[in-house]
Amino acid sequence: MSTNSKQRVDPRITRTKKLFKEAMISLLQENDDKSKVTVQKLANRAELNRATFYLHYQDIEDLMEQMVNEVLEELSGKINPVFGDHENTGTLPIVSFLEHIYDHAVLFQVMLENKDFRRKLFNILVEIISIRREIKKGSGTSVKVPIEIVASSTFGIVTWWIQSGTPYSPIYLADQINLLYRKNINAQGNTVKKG
Amino acid sequence: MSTNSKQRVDPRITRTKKLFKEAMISLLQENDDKSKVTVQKLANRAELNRATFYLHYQDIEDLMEQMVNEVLEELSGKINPVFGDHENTGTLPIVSFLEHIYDHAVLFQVMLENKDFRRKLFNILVEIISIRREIKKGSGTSVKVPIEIVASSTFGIVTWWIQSGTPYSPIYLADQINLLYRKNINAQGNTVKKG
DNA sequence: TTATTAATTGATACTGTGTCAATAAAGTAT
DNA sequence: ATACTTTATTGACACAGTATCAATTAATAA
Repeated sequence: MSTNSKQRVDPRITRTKKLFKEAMISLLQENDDKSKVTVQKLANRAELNRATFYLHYQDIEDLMEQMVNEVLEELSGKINPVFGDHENTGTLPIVSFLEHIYDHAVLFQVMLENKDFRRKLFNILVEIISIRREIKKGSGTSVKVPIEIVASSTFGIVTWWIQSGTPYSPIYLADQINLLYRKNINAQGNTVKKG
Repeated sequence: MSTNSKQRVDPRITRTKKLFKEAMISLLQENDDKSKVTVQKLANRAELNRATFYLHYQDIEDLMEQMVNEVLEELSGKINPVFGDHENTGTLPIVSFLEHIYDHAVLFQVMLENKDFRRKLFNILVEIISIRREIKKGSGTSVKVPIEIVASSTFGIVTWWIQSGTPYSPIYLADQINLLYRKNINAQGNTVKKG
């Protein structure tokens, strides 16, 4: 590689960006007064100067975009390695997906306000489902419903689950989703009901 | 009644409110430059004075709230009368629901940006589904999946359908939704496949 | 220690908010 | 048609937030 992948970054930058991101999450949680997030408020909450914000971000959209990408890259990182070996570990990608969200429930709840986040989360789900369908294709199970229907309905369930404060366990939710699509096995791989 | 339900309203008010609502929809459609809607822009688009806006609305939130309620009251009006006689007409509430959205696709597409609108649309779906379940309860069909799962997955599908520009017909979509929940009849009431 | 880089400060021009009093225009009623 | 009432416009106001400076202070890296 021509560039060092771990260029040392000034710790002040790391600190400042982290503080602004935490401030953003903190402000987004205050849905009570429909708190419009402003650079002023972010700077106050982060206990940094307003001008400092502009040293790192173009505007609030820019900060939000970076946060969205970081959150979803971490999620994808948890899913993708599993694609190859989920037959070994017995953990379905959808379960890894739900477990990661479950472990970062507050973060995902506030991020769901962002349209771009929702779009990208949907795309990750489409990926998970299409890979699953690819595997199932050879196994004789006929696919009846268009993938957009399956993906969007799953997305609806997951969105509801996050917004409701993740009331079910990831395993239970995965089972319910599978039940919905007549996959009569539970998330652990055990047969629930004969077809 | 003590009050006349049709108090005559100054035509200038009707006209002004209509112009502001149209201006709002017009601005919301311009997602290209992430157009933040401002009172300034609304007044320009409506070809009215900025101060006039404040004669009718507290702020932009207030305008949006009124629009959301009007749109969804009209939708509810199309659904509710059907509850009683859908066995006569053969039209399921979910089909009336989808048909109304289909006929006002652009309006619903822009309104979906609003969180309150999404919440209320979801609640209408919950109502439709719970009434349907009430009917099915006596017919021996066992209900396997929690209603929140059914409602949120349906909401996901409908949301996707609206955002994608309503690519399927209401009847086809209703069929797909029913297929998903193992209701083996199509929206016209014909048997599609034996259980 | 000494460059170097980041953060703060105070200033700036700009856009948008929400409200007002005064005036013009449109609708209602006789 | 006239007088009365309500709505809309205009220009002004104080205020809050944006995005960008140049100059200064503080922290980091060599």
